[in-house]
Amino acid sequence: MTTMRPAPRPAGAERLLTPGEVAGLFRVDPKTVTRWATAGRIGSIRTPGGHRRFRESEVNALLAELTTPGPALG
Amino acid sequence: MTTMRPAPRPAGAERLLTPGEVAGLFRVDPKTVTRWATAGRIGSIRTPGGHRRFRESEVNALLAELTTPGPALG
DNA sequence: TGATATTCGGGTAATTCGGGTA
DNA sequence: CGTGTCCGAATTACCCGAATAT
Repeated sequence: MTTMRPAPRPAGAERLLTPGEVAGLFRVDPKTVTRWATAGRIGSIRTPGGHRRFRESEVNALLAELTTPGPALG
Repeated sequence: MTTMRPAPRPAGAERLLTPGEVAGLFRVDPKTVTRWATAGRIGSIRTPGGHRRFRESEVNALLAELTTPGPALG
């Protein structure tokens, strides 16, 4: 079995996430992530076939930005 | 995809629950869960669309913290 | 080349949001 | 003070067949 590692990227290249992966992070339907892209709420990159990919750094930044910390447990 | 690549798990990524799911755990109206979040009693993550998601671990911790043990069963 | 999972599109239910109120 | 409910508006979830990705 050939292990399918993600192809090594040139320095500076951004790691891309699929709609399903982004959906998993937000606990949302993949189609919802698509709507975010259509609405311009999140940047997206299109494959030649028309499928969307999302920048991991942007997704993580968005997550952090929309996260409200809970109370200090005690 | 013959072999599903494991979804990248950025540090801090957790299982998230919807307001309705949290409400079900506490036997409370979903709106009440929303109020907890607004009052800062529980942390929350907002989708770009404004809907809230809650960390499963935090919810469970809250459940355990607010639980008073009953008499030991013989 | 084929096999399988995912993501297109669109449409239509189901949740959730926010404010106000009891 | 905390919770449940009513309302309209917005967002999200599930349905399908067809195309794309690996």
